[in-house]
Amino acid sequence: MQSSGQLIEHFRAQGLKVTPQRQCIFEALVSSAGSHPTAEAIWAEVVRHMPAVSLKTVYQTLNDLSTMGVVSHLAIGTGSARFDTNVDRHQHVVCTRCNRVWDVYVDLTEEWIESKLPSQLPEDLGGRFLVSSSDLVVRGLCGACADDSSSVDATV
Amino acid sequence: MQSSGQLIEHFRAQGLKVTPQRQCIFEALVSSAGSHPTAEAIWAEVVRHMPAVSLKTVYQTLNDLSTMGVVSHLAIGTGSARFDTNVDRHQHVVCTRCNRVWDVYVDLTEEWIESKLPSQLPEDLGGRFLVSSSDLVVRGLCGACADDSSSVDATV
DNA sequence: TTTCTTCTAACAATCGTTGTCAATTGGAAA
DNA sequence: TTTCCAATTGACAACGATTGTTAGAAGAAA
Repeated sequence: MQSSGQLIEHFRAQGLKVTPQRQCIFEALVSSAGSHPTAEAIWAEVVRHMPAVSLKTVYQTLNDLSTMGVVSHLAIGTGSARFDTNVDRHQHVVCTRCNRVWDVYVDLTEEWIESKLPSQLPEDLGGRFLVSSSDLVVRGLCGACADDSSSVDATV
Repeated sequence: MQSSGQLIEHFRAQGLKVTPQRQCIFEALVSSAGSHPTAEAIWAEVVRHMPAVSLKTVYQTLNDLSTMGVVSHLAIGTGSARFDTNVDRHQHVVCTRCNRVWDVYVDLTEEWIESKLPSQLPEDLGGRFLVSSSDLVVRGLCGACADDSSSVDATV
């Protein structure tokens, strides 16, 4: 994750304006690094400092950052998209109870995956496929939720 | 994938009624096996035979099947959910140009993944995570689209 | 057939996200 | 510093995908 100052440079370099709203969004992003926030979560944080900022502006800025490759856009199952300030090659672990997300580094290279494909793809592809990205999402129950689950289940 | 008759049995076994609408949805599912249809695609097929069936009924039936574990519900990036009649452990390859989806069998066992996690998960999980499922989505360009891409790009 | 329960279809609502557009504002050039 | 214009903003509504609500229709069991 970059600092807020680096994000400002990125925007300037693209000829985009650095408005107070955007700076506030940058701050919210930097302070939430690692938590994989939704656009709405970022917005909630931004609004604490600038109540007039619209959710649309947050989406727009996050999409701009995503286009620049500075944050990545996660589609983890259903629900809102989440934004990840970690743009290194990595995978995600999602707890299906508390919905928290963690980054993990499983040794899954693009080349390894690509080497597995040709023999399996149907003929109309000529057995060829040019891999550009791959997402591994591991779902399950985190330790904390596993500890809670018996009591939670009992009280429901 | 099961036959239409097997789906009927599943429904009966759950105490659910087997209506003409549902039978028609089963037929559409069976005939589309392998194409990872969206709910709307199924609906389009169903409506050819029974114009009065609503999209809601299709969603409901697909969700019922999904709950029974007879079809699986794919969240492949943005856009509509897709339903997969293949419920064996497998992964997906998606062409980002034509949006087609293929099943592949990459040797990625749950145990292998789980063995990679403990050392990476933060302390508040106690380093524990109980994996229940994992989805690998590989994105890129299929052979057919790679062949087309130059001419397509040229004409746009 | 009767009765009971489930299912259907129309409709509207919901959620997450994006388009429209007039008014505002950043920031480079003068 | 002032000026100017393109970029940005926020209010609002629209959008696509999916689900809730409802009254009426149609299965299934007796």
